[in-house]
Amino acid sequence: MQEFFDAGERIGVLTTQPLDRVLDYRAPEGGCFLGAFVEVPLGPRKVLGVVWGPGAGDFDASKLRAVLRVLDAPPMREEMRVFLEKAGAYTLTPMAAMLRLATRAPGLGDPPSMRKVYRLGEGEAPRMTDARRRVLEAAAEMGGLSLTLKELAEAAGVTSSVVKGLVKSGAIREEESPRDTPFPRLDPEYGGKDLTDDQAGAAAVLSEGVRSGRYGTTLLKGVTGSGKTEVYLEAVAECLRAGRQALVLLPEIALSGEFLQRLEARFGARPAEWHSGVTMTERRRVWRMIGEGRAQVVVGARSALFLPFQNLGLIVVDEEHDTSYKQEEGVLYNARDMAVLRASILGAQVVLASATPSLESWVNADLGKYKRLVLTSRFGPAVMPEMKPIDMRSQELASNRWISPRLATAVKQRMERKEQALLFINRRGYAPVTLCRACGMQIGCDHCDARMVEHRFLKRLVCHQCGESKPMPEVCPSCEVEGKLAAVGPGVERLAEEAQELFPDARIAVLSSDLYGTARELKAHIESIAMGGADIIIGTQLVAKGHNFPLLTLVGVIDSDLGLQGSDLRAAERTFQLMRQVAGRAGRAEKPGQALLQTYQPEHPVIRGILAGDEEAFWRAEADERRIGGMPPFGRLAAIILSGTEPQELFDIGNWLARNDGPLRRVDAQVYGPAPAPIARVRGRHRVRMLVRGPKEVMLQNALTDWTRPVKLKGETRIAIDIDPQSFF
DNA sequence: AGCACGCCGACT
DNA sequence: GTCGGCGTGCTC
Repeated sequence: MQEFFDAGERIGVLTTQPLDRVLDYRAPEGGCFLGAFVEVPLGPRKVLGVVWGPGAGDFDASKLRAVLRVLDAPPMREEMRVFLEKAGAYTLTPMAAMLRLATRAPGLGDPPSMRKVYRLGEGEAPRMTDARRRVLEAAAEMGGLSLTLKELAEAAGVTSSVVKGLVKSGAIREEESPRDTPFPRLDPEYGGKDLTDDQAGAAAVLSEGVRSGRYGTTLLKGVTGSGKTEVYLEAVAECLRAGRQALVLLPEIALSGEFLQRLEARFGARPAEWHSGVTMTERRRVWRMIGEGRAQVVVGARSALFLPFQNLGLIVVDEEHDTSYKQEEGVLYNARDMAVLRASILGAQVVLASATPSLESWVNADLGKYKRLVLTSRFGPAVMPEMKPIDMRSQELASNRWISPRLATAVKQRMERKEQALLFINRRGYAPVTLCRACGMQIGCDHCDARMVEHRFLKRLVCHQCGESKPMPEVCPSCEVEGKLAAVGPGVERLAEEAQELFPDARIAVLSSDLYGTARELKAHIESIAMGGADIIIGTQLVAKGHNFPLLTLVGVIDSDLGLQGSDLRAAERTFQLMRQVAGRAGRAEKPGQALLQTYQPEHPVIRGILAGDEEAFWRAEADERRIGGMPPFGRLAAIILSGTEPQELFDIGNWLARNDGPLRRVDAQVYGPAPAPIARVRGRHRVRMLVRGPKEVMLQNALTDWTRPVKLKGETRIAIDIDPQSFF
């Protein structure tokens, strides 16, 4: 493939505008490289694009326009272009949208931004004061290194005007320097920990893979506290030694300062971060430095997968089973699968780490597609907690009470022993339903087909679907009768209330994602709780995400049955993972732990699987069920989501598709639906779903494209195709 | 995505 | 007469 195009040559440019094809342009003055980031004219506008190849030549040469300028960034590598094309073809996403994922950095086209920095100069200060001396000392300590005005003033303990004064006399030199500074080098030999034999063995296997310089995926399974992180950080270290870059993907919510501190402790400096909380200036710096190879390790959320790495050697997908890896809006992709795709293209290693792997990964390991490493032993004497069911059918419980006498007794014991207890309920807010006892109406969201959830801390009703909220009404919005609104069912807030009544002396802490403004606040709160700042922790699934509570010895799961019912085939798997993780919180230090699962269905296979701790048996049973049903990973699924303002129109399109399913039948795929989506209306838009299931052997993409092509959409109506949907209905 | 063009109904 | 609704087509 030609790598460079001379000025005036016809080239193909992919733009971020939603035109689903590559447009021809003339190469600019001075020519351009294949993959170059460019600005091109499109109609009256200037748009961002990437030189995708030679021009197709089917456009009138006299109408060709020239590339306006080549941006100051290393060209997109071939590996990345191939990745975007394959990922786009797999997820049926237009290339323009794929390119947008890969250019999500502000100020891409801007020249390098500069700022003023200060260091020791040649001149002498006319009058040496105490404050001036401190500044010169601080500057001298930095050697030749420069600091910003604020940094230098802070280091010297003076105000910035003192520094400014020294600049005038030349004692301090002021210079321009690029704002986007390289990340500090990470040292693979800095803070290696002693590993157990088990861990060292696993680390050696991963390191071997990294050294091979070839593609490979390894499932790293280990219970909470088995040292998974230490093990895969050895692979990161090996990657650094090989001079290649590494990416650690985490579910957004698990991106904590605690994790970054662990990396700093291991490598002597902080890696680059990439997630929704990163500021625009920092984003720009990370994007550029990664592209220049001056950031070695990135810790990020799923979108970090689209960063312009120059030499990526390893991708770690931590908590690989986490459902938040699946992007559910806009471009629908699963970051875990896309990580494997990108790595396979560039010859890199993937580590999928989890205590409770997804069934897909488990099966892939079974089939030999992935290597499998299992860490069995935990640090120190702690083991997986003892797990027992509480059969709720035999427990006396007053109405609007959810803590059974048996669980209450167990909590009391922990309090007497000065240990912590965790009560887990996966529902935010006070009560999931607000009902009028006069007319029977349930308060719903005006824009969604979802019930509004009372949040008593906020004194508001909140829609968990669209985020809309309104003050808690005094009278029923329907029949206008006063004082008849009743809270039905438990949420974390209500459980906290009940716990406070049962244990008046207990210090109770509630952990729910909606109670904290910032990640920093949340982290500080969790830390103070972990240090013993509470006797009883009431939490949603937030607590399952990898935080350490050394004093915690009891986990009570309030409603183990939630999520078992319904037609979602992944419900069992998800319940299993969540319960195991929550239970895994108990007894992580020296003290043995216990987990009590309140359930009305102690005989349910999932509950029994959790209790028996026999994961292999659980996975095998789940896998068998999926195999029989032709469900993933033994079959292929795609969901079609029709959305728009007129439900009837959506059903008409759906029914037409269901009748005209020739393209699907040709690949032995079946279509189910149309049916209203689980939440049939979101933000005022109606949604209708269809499901397509096909055999493993054929890709569904082409059939889906042929099948939906005849549909002509008008107005606000949209059709989205979700390959490998998370929720089956 | 934007933006222009163009074809119909409801007003100054 | 003309203002403006949005359906259709184009952007190299």
